Amino acid sequence: MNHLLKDSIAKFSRLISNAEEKAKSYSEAQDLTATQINYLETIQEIENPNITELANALGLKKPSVTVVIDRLIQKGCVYKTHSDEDRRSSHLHLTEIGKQINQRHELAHDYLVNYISKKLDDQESAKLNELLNKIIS
Amino acid sequence: MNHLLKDSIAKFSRLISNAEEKAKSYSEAQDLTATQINYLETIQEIENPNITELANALGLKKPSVTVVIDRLIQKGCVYKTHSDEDRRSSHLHLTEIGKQINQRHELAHDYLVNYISKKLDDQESAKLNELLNKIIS
DNA sequence: TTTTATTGTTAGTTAGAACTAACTAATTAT
DNA sequence: ATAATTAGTTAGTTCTAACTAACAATAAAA
Repeated sequence: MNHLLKDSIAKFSRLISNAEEKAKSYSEAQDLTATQINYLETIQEIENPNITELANALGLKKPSVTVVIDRLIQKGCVYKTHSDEDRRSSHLHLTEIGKQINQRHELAHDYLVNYISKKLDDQESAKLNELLNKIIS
Repeated sequence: MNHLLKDSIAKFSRLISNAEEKAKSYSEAQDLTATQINYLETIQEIENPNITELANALGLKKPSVTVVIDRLIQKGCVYKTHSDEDRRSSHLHLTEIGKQINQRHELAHDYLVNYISKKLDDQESAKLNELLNKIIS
């Protein structure tokens, strides 16, 4: 029983990663590396950090982060605002382009939901939703 | 309804990627880069390719692949065997270490199944399995 | 107020991984 | 038999992204 579930989970997670792979093409069109995309995701996740916070979150040294952020600013994905509390420091924000690139997970999930609703009827989708919620909770 | 499903899928796929993240620590212990792991996965996927086939599968040029494979041989993850049909060519194989590293997806799925079976009872797991199978089919 | 610590940058180094060009050895076609 | 093609390698270049060391500007502690 359990290894049947493992098998379907393996296949399902491959389905998800394929969807993400497909959605990634958009970011590639913007000529971003995997590293740069990871920076964008982290900035969104920890909500407008300064360089120090971002470096800590990524487990990297500050000078490394400074340089990559310069690149992302140059590419129009990120901008800085001066901090009110500390004049040495600035907060990092995503531009609209940066946000759009980050939405690729969302695109992937749209695609998945679409795919699933072709395979399952309404009642089954509702049941799946219920089970997933129970798992996540 | 559908955007509820999207939301639970988003969370579920985050659960999966966290599990994979966790399992990745093993490969990191072996000091492998993301690129190198990707090579190992592709070698397994297309079953003992030669350099040319691997380069095509990865969408890279042959000299690039030669160099990375040298690295992986040096690290004890890959070995070559001479081809019987063509004496210029050799097939790439994973060593036991290489195979183990590739099993990190499997580790992640073990972890997930374990996690899920704590959250769902047997009947619910069976239902989930059924629904996932319907989706995958 | 003077010292110490912190934020972020610049400069310089290193490693990984891609590329092209040029090559050898083996195979296939003429 | 000779020419053309193919498999793989070597050498050399480029880019990204990590690192350390050293610094200026600001803030916090003594």
